[in-house]
Amino acid sequence: MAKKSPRVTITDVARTAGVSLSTVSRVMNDNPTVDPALAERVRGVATDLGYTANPLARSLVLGRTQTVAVVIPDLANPTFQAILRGLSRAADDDGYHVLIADSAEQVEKEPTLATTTRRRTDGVILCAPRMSQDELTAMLPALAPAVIVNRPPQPGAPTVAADYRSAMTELVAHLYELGHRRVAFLSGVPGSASGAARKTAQAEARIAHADLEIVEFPAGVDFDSGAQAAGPVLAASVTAVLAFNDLVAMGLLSAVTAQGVRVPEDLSIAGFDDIPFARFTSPPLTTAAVPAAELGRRAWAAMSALLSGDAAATSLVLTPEIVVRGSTGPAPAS
Amino acid sequence: MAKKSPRVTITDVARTAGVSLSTVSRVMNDNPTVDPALAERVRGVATDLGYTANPLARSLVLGRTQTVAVVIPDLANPTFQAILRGLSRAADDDGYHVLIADSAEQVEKEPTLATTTRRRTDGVILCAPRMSQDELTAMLPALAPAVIVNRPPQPGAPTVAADYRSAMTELVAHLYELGHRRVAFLSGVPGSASGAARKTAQAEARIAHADLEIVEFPAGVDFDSGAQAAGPVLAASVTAVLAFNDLVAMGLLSAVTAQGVRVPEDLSIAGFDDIPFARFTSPPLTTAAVPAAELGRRAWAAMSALLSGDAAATSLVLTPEIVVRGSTGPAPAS
DNA sequence: CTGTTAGCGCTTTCAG
DNA sequence: CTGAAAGCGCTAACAG
Repeated sequence: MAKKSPRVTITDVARTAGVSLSTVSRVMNDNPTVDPALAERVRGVATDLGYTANPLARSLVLGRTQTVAVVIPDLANPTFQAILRGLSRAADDDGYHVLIADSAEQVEKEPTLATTTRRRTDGVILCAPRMSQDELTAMLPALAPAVIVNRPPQPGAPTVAADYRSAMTELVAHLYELGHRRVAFLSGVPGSASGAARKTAQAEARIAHADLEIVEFPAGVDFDSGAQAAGPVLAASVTAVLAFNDLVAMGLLSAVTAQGVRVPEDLSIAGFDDIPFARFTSPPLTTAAVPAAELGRRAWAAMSALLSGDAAATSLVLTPEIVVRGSTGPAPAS
Repeated sequence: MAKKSPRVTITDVARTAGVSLSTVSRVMNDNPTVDPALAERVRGVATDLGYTANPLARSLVLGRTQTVAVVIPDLANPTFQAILRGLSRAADDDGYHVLIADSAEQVEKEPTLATTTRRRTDGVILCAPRMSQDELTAMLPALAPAVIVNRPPQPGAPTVAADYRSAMTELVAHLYELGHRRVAFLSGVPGSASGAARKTAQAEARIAHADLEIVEFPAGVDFDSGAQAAGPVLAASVTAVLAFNDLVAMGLLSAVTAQGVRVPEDLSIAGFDDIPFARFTSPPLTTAAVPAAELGRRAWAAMSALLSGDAAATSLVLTPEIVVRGSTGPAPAS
């Protein structure tokens, strides 16, 4: 009825029910030390008045907001979207809310975003933070409780990550078995822990196979970066390429195909992540299936544990499965 | 140094600076009525102590949280992801935070999600809400300020939407010109306003063209729904199909292709939305390009206006452009 | 079992 | 220009 809905407070309920604030508070919090009859009456008044406790006021006094923050490097990246989705739904199931902070690939914004969002929440989940190790360890205490996704185990915070290294090892082995000896790697942005893991795997592979050559091309993490890498890659006379991720692979695939290069007959291309659309390119992409939504779920589980206090700072690793599709094939006879 | 970081409060700053709370507060809020020298000293102490005002406490007294909530039907849907991204970045530019609420396609959760998140924020953006009109108008007052995305103009809340109807009109015209006279429509979930708009356009087209037939098949909104519709669609002897969205189109495309049907020679398929990967199917998808990120940006702009009080409840409509790619072609000579 | 009294950390009149 | 005091809406001892 009221034109300017004046929020009904606990005081209103108390007054119209003829009891004290504490009683109403107790009733609303299902405190059993209240006379059932009285409780019922108060509850009645509360619903009549449409009363719900102001979460802000509760948060202030209780010291918890029932909300966590998630810092994401790029909301346009399907993998991060999947992590966010898994996390958000899991948190929701436990009655928690999620505040998102998209740093839009600007590494320098990460620390600020993390700290400012942390202050309005009960904890923060850092997704594939690209900030330096020093920065990270420096700010971690101020963020606690925090959980970190896709970065190496870290003192001071539980970690949830995919094993990019072993997945890359398998991908390289796959190409090697197909006869590829000279392959390109489109390396993604610097500072990425998963990027480092990929390179480690490649270095190991080169040691294991003296006749294997891997030439690195700097490139970004998105479709356009892949497309732009087409020229250099084609000029490098490799028979296969490992793209930083599926987006890059798709960009490359699209660009080389436009130039008449046949995939995989002339050139094999492998992606990484297995984003939802990796199977729909033509040919469909060979890639490493990173269980992103599951990572998100696990990240929440870790945060939830931290929040409940039963927190042995765990460090969980999920292993991606290689999925071989049409974009990789035998090396062309040279 | 402290093991258990005891948050530094305004009182701490006041005490160690030898001034009153109010002075610190004034300084932190750049209130000019403070002696510059004093202000400088206080500021010094504040930084020394690493003080930042507790946003919760401020929110409680100020009555605003600097946060808005976004209710999304499905975080796995690329279109909603894009809306969220556009919105989130725009809000961030204005110093606002975003709380996400993914209803995971459960319409019945929408009202609760909206109301509960609203209480911890300054406003809520409803994304393509599927709840009934009555429910919507009933809860709108309690949500204000609210803005609604992808639903018809609404008293009580500004609206930002894509013109699904005109886009569908163009899509139908495109198919008609190609000679298609019997086409299928995979209709998506009930309750969707954009779905209704699509149907209106089709009804109008049938009136304009007596020889045009559009047969409707109930289907969902995701890839699998499209794939499952393959059987019925193929049995219906149509020459073209209008999918509810790109996801459905891709599912259908994938399934019929697997059965040896050639697209577009045997069957034309049109999607809707122009999600980022619509161009990478083979053949690439003809579709209507809904400017999702822009919708998100505009939604924030509307919310921002509401928040600043200068709010004529506008109703903005963006018109999708048809993009013709390889998945549609001339109707096969029968 | 219920009411009174302090705060949570901050902003804001209202006096000086 | 600065401080004292009230209060945002709620919870949690602490008394009855």
